[in-house]
Formats: sequence, structure tokens, C-alpha cells
Amino acid sequence: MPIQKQLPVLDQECCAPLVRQPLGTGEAAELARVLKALADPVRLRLLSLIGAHEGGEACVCELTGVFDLTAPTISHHLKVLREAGLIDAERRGTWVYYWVVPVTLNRLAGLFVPDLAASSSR
Amino acid sequence: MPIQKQLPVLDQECCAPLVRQPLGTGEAAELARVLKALADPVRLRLLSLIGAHEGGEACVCELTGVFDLTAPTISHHLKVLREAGLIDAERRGTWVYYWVVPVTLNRLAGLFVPDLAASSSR
DNA sequence: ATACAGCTTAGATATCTGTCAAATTAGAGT
DNA sequence: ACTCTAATTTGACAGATATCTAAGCTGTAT
Repeated sequence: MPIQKQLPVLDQECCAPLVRQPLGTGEAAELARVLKALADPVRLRLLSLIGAHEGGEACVCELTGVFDLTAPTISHHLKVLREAGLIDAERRGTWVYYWVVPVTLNRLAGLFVPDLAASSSR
Repeated sequence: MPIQKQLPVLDQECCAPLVRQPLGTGEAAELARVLKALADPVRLRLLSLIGAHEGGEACVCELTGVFDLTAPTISHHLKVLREAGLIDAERRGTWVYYWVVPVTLNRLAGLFVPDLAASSSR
């Protein structure tokens, strides 16, 4: 009975969970909220810059220069990412530091990849 | 030299690629385009319904009833998903059938999970 | 042919969103 | 106290978006 054993394995490893089981209304609303925060070129790059930055965090002053945008605009995008739970921030003296919240990113990952149960940090 | 061997492994398996290396401007723009298509509760559910439907495809007539929206609105959302390359469609007689394009979904998956090189179908 | 059902397109509208300039807050260092 | 720098908030505005109604298109069946 090799077939019976093969199917369950495929069931776990194949295909994005998103397209394996219909998403509920509530789930969809919540996920859309987070995806919407991510679905912007500037915010994608901001998140990426913050996450990839040395120490896993970045000061706003290190982010503004990268873009051809004013400080208020960057601040706005950071706020959107923050309210979506994708990043968090803390003021330390003169500067404000931002870092990525792994849990929220992993929730999105769970849409595309099965079995990501307890992913590691960062 | 166990450390030298361990680091490269972590480098491959840990953390979303998105937050490991800064995203380029072009990449970010392209990804944002696809994410924006996905970042809507109705479209998330549509994609999920289509993908999870028997045979991997669904007729529009099977989708409209699920939502409290008019047919033109559903049609609009399907068009957005289609133009993002997330789904494709074909008319067969009276009905139009939609199915998920795995390649595009996998490109998104690659943001969150490393090493997803050649993922399987659907 | 005519009518009907499935689906899309076109046009209209209210809401949301990205951006900037100006004003505001918060801390550091004279 | 004052000033300078870092960052956010506010207000305004142009452009995008989600939704609807009405109209159009494309097959099937009578």
C-alpha cells in the first residue's frame, strides 16, 4: 500500500495552504489588512531594509536617505507597517529604531508554505 | 571547523529572504504589484476558492453566489487577479473557468521562505 | 431568428491612499 | 533658556480603488 502512504505526504507538503482550503471571511479580512500594508513598493523596501540591517534594526535616519521621499512620507509608511504588526519601534535618545516582528511575517508565510509551524526568530 | 559549516546552513534556512537582503527598487515594484492584487479580502477568498475547488478550477457562476456582491464586482476582482498573473481563465461553452497560476504564487512564497527553488504544480 | 443565461465592459460615485508643506513634539547640547 | 536635529502629526490634494447600475457581448437552446 504505497499509494495510501504517499497521498497524506503530498497533502502536507504540496501547495500553498491558501489554495488548498477556502479562506474564511474573518481570516481573509485579517490577512488582507496585513498584505495591504505590505503591498507598496516603498513599504516593501522599508521592511526589507530594516530586517536586513545590521543588528536587525534600523534608525529612521538611516532609512529616509534611501528614498526620494520626504521625511513625513517615510514616517507615514512606517506607521502603516507598524499598525499592521509587521514592525515595531522604540525611541532611544535622539533616534527612533525600528525592527521586524517575525511572528507577523510568519503568518503571511503560512499562506504560501505548509507546515511552517514554529519558525525561528527574526 | 563546525562553525564554518553551520553558518552557511543558517544562511540558507533561516528567515524570510525579504528581510535578509534589501529588496531592489524594481523587484519591490513588481512584487508590490502582485501583492496589491492579493491584498483584498474578496480577492483573497476568490483565489482561495478557485485553488481549493475540485479540479483546481472554478466557473464564475460558482463564485458569485459566495459573496454579497454583484456579478460585475466579482468580474472586476477576477480581472485584477488575472492581470497580476495570479490566475488565468478560459471560456468553455457557456461558462468561463478560472484557475490559479502556481508560478506567480511561488514567487510570493519566495519572499517568505528561502530555497523554494522549483516548487511543484498547482 | 429569437430569447435567454453567463459574464464582461462602461460609466458614475464615494471612499481610500500616497505625497507634500507646514506645524508640532521630543531630546541633546550648548 | 535657547537652539538644533530627529521624527511625527496635521491638513490638503491628486490619483487610485471598490462598488453599483446599465448596457454590451457570447454562447445555448428553443
